[in-house]
Amino acid sequence: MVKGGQRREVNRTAKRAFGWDRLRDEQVTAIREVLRGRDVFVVMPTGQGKSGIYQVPGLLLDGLIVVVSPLVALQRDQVARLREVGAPPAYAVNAAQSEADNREAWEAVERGQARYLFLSPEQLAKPEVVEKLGRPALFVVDEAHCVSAWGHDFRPDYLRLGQVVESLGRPPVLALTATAGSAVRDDVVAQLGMRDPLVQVSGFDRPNLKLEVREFADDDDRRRALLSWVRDAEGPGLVYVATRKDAEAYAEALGGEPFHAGMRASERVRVQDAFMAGEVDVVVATSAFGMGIDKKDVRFVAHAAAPGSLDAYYQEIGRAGRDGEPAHAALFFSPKDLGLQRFFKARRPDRAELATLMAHVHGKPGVSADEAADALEMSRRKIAAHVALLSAVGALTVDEDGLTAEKLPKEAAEEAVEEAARLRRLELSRVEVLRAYAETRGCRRQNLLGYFGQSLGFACGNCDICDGGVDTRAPVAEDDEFPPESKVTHPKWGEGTVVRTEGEQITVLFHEVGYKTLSLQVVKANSLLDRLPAA
DNA sequence: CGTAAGATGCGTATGCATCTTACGGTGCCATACT
Repeated sequence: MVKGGQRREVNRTAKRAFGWDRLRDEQVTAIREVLRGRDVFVVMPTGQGKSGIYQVPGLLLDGLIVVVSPLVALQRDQVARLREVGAPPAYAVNAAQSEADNREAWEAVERGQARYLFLSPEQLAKPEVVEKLGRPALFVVDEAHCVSAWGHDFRPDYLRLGQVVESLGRPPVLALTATAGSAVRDDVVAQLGMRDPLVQVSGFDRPNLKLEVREFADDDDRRRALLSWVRDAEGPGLVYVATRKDAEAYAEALGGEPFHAGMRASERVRVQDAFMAGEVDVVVATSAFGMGIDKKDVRFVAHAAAPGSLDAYYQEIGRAGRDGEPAHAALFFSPKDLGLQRFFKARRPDRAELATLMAHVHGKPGVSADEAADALEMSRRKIAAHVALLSAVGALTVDEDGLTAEKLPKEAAEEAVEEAARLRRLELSRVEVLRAYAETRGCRRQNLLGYFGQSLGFACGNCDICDGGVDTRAPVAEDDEFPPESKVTHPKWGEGTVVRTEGEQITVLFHEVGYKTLSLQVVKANSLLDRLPAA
């Protein structure tokens, strides 16, 4: 429990500095633990004051608060907001702003005058940057799901943050996100090296979102159905597509604006601003659109193609109905979409390259990742991904002095390839979880929330399945023998964690093979799952 | 992984089957130019 005195102090500070009348209990608890020096992981819907959890400590802690943020645009917004409310000095350092601004920020840090500093993980991958930070009071990772979603390949510097925290003298780590199922949470905690964190998950349910799925075998049928659905829908709304080409084509057909990473930056800003201002009714976007967008009155999110996981899907539909008024989340699903998502997740590391890197480090202990990249003529990004994989299997250690080989090249490459295969199996199984959502015959909301570890005791009454006549008053029992989060073993798939039971089916996340859904009847008849004592 | 567009082969139709190839998402940062 929060002590009355401290609660009052936190609340008073929040009111005086930011004009907030009252903090939510979740915010106060998280802030209190942060102030005590504990690592904290907060999963909280957008718009409920996640940022406050690091902003308020800025007034109560003595020292620098480093905030890792994935997008320069978010850094800019956060700095602007803090300056607007007259909070202690906030700065950002990145390649998108002028050198003069960066110099000013560093000077403020040096003089101890900066209180908040916003950086990308790529900045923190540079030793000279880490050195300039000294001993921060708090290390914040905003949009922390990015560690797991992007760290393993797209932005490998995310996986180096654990080492950065070490180098900074282990300040308390605060991870914040709006979306993270248990697999993502566990991954983030492990990658950041968080110790005994308080994991605080606020309710995921968004009861005002009507969930619908329509399945199509034929692409033209789907296209026609989506276009007519969107034309009839009340805006403003978002249409998510899988490719840039589709973003252009659907935008054209709907008289909306496309948004994807292939567009000029100025054009993207124009579209986003126009949408925020209500001047554009429909934006047709790839997954590039949305992070940091907090428009309250989005009435629908339609998917013209399935995304690669329920995490991504939930993140994207979560942008609808933030004002609490009724809103629609409609997935126009085709099993064909899954092939594209599998392709996106299919990257396999080159065994020979891994061995070459290990051999190089053996010959040059203490070499930096960048030096290795130059010497071996591999991209910095590729080296970073290889280093992350090799350290995950204990073949390399990374510290301020550079890389150290802990295993022989051949063995290291072998183990890294196997680890990559395991990650790939997990990723591919997440695509299957999305398919299971699309094809379920049970309540969609139960399926969705179950994936995030929350059980809804009743059918929701606000999805297409419930509309079709599921008795919304009928309680849905959890299985006594295998409740969510319980640890189990399977003779072939090894150890896993129960995600949920849904009707006659049980979904388990196995360490080695990812998500698997089994028939409870078969499981029980053949004693396929053994319950393990809680860790 | 899977689709679509283009190329080839057959063998002499201006087509049709089969094969080959290209393509597909997310953002930092640094560097080379205007």
